[in-house]
Amino acid sequence: MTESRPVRVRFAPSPTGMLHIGGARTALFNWAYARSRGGTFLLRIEDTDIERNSEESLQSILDSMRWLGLDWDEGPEADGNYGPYFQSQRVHTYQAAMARGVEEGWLYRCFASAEELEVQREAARAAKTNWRFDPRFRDLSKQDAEARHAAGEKNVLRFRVPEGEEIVIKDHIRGAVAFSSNDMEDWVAVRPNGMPTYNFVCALDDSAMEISHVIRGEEHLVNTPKQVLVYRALGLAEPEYAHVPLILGQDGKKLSKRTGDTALGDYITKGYPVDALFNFLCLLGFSIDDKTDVFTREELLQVFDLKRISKSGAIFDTDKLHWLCGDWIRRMATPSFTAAVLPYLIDADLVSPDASADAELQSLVSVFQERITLFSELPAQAAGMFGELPEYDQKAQKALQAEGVSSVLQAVAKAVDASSWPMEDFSATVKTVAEELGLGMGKVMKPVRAALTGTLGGPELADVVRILGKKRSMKRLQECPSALEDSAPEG
RNA sequence: GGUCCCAUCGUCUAGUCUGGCCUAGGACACCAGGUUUUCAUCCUGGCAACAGGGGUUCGAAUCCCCUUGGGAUCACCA
Repeated sequence: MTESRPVRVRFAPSPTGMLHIGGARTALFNWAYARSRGGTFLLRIEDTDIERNSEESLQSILDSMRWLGLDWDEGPEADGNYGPYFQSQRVHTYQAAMARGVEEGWLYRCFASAEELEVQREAARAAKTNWRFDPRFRDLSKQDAEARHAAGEKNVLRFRVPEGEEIVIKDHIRGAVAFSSNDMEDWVAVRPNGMPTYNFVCALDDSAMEISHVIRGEEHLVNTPKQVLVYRALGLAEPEYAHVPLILGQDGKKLSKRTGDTALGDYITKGYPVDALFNFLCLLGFSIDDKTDVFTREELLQVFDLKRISKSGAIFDTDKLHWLCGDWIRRMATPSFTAAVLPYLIDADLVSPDASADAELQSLVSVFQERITLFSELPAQAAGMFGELPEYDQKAQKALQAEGVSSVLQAVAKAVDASSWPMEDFSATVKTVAEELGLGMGKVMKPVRAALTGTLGGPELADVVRILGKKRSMKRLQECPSALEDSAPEG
């Protein structure tokens, strides 16, 4: 296990959709490994599926990576010495290996149609046995094969999987995993149009880019022996492997769109704090020790180790994610919290589009900081603090209709009017009023809160009054529906 | 069905490699109290797991075997 190769890891997405949560975590582990070992993290775009590629997907993947703070040293928009980093631009680099494979015989031409092979596969499965290959072409002489190929007969290049070979993969997470070549099929390495397939190209690229550690999802574990065979055929140095467990949905199956949001982008637009999501992704299949579950990316890099990635799949637990979000929000400094929340306030038309996270807004917003889980929740919570009069919800309306509320509100308004500003102790002022009226605090506070905020929950009233200011506070006390004594009965 | 992977509280996990310190620890969720004029926060306490069966051993969550259960994969997609 004396690995002297410099650490070079890669994340290799295909631009066929948004960045998946699972992909994001894989990228994160790669990044963390590189950053914690002084290695290089590179991005390789696997865009050989021309039909499904899109520039839009590429950009959204890059954006998601940046949002998560996973910066890459080589890749799109970051040149390195191992480019190009788009597989579509690397096609010419595969020619030599393909030619060599045909020459040496570990690639052979297969003239069977995809349809007829599908029939064979089906038959094999029905017979509860494993399909390996159609023997007709495996042993065709090279001369015959080349002749038919030259004559224009459509064919693919299959990898001639050797007989009776043990392929042992040393995986940093799973230990030694053994496969027998006798169970493997002669897989297609090159399509009729000359384009090589994933397993072939992946090995070629990883080798050309001198990838030292392949850290990827567990679903690739069964692909690995095929790739290992390519390294062996070409006499290339194999990378080390680490197959990380899958992220599962509530149903215990691989996280899919059916089980919830699977695109990182969805979490971004919904106002999840980055640090919380980053933290949470780490917690899925990784642990620092027996106690720590809240940590920063710097703290992660201090201790990151592939050995601490667990073997079993992890169910995506939104409860814990939300708890982490709230926790991270509470840890934020007020200015950055305000800045994070500002776009949502603008969106909700509570502040003007050119508003800034100034001191006034900060003091308003800060009283909600410990009461929200997502940035996007702020507008709904804080709406009552904007404008002259709030909207009164059902419970508030009911509270305002209770007996004697009108006189209570007038008395409080009077007391507020009489006090100095800013008020030293709103609570004490209200208490005095309550005593004068011979009422309990609750009886007074409830309608006052309803009048002031339009709802029965929320921040401390002293904060509310301070933020609203004397004028608006009094206006709300004096002009709420019941204070005007003309509110219609509950409908 | 073939191949491969996995198996500790409902969930994420520590402990497994290097058996004893484990009457199995932490966190989320849940329940009960407390703080708070309300809600939230916060604090305290509680509930709750080694899948089953065989071995090995003085001793097993930890090592071995079997069973069971779950998952991944089986494309001329990546």
